Amino acid sequence: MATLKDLASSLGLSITTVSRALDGYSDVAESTRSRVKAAAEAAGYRPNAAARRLRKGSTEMVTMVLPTEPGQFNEPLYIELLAALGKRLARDGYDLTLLAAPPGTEELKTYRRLVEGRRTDGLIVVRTRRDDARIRWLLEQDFPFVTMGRTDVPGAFPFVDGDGAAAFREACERLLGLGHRRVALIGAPSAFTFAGLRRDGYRAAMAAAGLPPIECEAAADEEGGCEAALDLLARPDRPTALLCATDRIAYGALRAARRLGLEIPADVSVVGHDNLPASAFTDPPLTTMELPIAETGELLAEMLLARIAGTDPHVLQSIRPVRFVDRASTAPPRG
Amino acid sequence: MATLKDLASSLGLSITTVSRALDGYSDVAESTRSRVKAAAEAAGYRPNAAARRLRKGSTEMVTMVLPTEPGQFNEPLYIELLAALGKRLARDGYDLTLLAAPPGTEELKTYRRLVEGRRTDGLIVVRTRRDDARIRWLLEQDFPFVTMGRTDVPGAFPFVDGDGAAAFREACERLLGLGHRRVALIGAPSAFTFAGLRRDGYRAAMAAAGLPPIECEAAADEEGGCEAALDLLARPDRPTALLCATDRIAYGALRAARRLGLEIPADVSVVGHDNLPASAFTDPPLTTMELPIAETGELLAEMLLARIAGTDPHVLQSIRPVRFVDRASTAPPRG
DNA sequence: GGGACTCTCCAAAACGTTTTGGAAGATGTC
DNA sequence: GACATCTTCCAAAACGTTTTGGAGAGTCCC
Repeated sequence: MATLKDLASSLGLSITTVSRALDGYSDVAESTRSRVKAAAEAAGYRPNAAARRLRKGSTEMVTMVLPTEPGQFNEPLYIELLAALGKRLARDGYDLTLLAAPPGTEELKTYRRLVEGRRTDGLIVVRTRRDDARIRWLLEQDFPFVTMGRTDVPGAFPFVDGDGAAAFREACERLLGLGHRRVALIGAPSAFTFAGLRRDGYRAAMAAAGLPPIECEAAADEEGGCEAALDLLARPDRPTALLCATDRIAYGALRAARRLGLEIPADVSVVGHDNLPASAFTDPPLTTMELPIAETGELLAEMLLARIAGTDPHVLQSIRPVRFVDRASTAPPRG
Repeated sequence: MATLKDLASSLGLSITTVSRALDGYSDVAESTRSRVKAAAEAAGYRPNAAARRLRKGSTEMVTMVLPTEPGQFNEPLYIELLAALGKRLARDGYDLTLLAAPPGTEELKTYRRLVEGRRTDGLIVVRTRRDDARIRWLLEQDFPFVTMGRTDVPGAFPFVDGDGAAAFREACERLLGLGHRRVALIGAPSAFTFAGLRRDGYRAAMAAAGLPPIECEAAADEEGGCEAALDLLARPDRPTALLCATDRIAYGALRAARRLGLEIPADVSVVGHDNLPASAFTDPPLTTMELPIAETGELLAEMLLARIAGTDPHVLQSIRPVRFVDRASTAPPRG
């Protein structure tokens, strides 16, 4: 491909001038600039990314490490998040790179490689935990990153998170408002921050109504949800509503209820969280809630760009309201 | 971070020797090599990616352009594909970068930027069309790429594809074997290669049984499937089985059947293709088939690496058998 | 003891860009 | 005409790596 040198020699100018003309510096005559621009256009000139990166010391890319449990399904949410992130980052000339790593030490090694090898300008950390080794390490390195979800790790960094506590409080209140009294929570593993927040919201609503909480914790997938729901629904005081920490847990709960011959929503109401694409097509369609994901991705991208540019992380933190999606898996309890 | 120069001066060696010691060249004494390696380890040395890329002229990255229709759901399949690709590419020191682009001219512009700016060493093209402008252009540029899915564009390039024709032939035969006679196909838009292949398989099976095909074409999502199924199921000679080009079409078909008060599978059997995560949790669980996606991603990655290394594309083409997943949405027709 | 090898090592060039620190010429001021 | 000030341009350095084309020292063989 054409380089600056080619352009310079064909125009009878120096490399410096060509470079500065294209970059919009004021110390090049307007007539020269237009000549240069025309020549660059004609030659199809594109600056060599590696050269510019080497010189400028920045990579113009941002990375998301995708947690991939072997054999487990991966959240479809991430695709939409990636699309939104990529679109916003492109506007600022950044590329989005993706690395897959199984959670644990392997994941940490991936972060080290990225940060120490200066392979990226910033990171997007997802699936945050209350005690998150990735975040601790990144804070230590003072490396720019943004998280989707909060954590208990002390320190200032940008994040976007849904207001899970408020959402689950309101979701529970809605069920109580329908007349339910025995509302159970199927929580996600408490190592994840979001699990605790949602549980707290649920507890607050139950406490405010003077009702005892009915809780259990499940693996955050269909299998876990199914097991937990089978257990809950077999209790003597069978819950009439199941509030599930995630949609995938709710899918499992739907299956468990059907397996027990229960009608949904007549015998038991089910509520999820995430509004996965499939949730509109379960039977019955799942009542759920969502953090608008395209918006979240855009916000994450903007925060990361700002953080890279040096903005104080304290102003780059946003807890977003969760939107309710009413469908057919909830109703007043029978009788 | 530590650079080669730092290491060299602290060891009293030249940059050349340090570089060659780390790269495993034979012209450095074993004792020197171990000294260098120890020092590199201690200093946490990582080669600067931009510098090495500039020098070697390759980017050590591979890119997938993610087609993102605005407002439309994105196939959850891609997440698993990305995970598999990333894992395999990492083994060869390649990074996987992801760019989101809406299909059409915007997408082509993205490809131009990538290829002309030498921003990537190879591309993974998905969602192939029978006449695919991206593939035509890439072939013209003689740029390394691999596709998931075939196309009618002439020319040699690596691809992986499921044997959709054989799969749909067999799927149809299975339904016929259950006693169905009026098996209908809900196809995907014929611009996509896979749609034609699956349709051909279906037609072959029906022809072999001496039965007239019942076909329609739907948008490849739940909405399209629902509309098409509503139309088919309202016909006087109502089909007793719906063979759907994709799982998402099948979800729509399930919904349509329920809306018409039909029982699945007693009144109508439904079959999909893709085995999306949600398909095990529809009601009833969907009979479908799949191209094992982790395996496919790994194969795609290997082919692309081989193509970049100069292997003849003719030997890098694979049509994989499709695996059947029998669930509860199929049964013999009533009566 | 001289030539041919082998074993280690290294100086310097190259990749293509951005940026520094002027320089040459034109213009304005007194 | 001397001096300062703009305007426009450029040579050279720098980023950190890989690779080329040797050089020097030791060993072996005759």
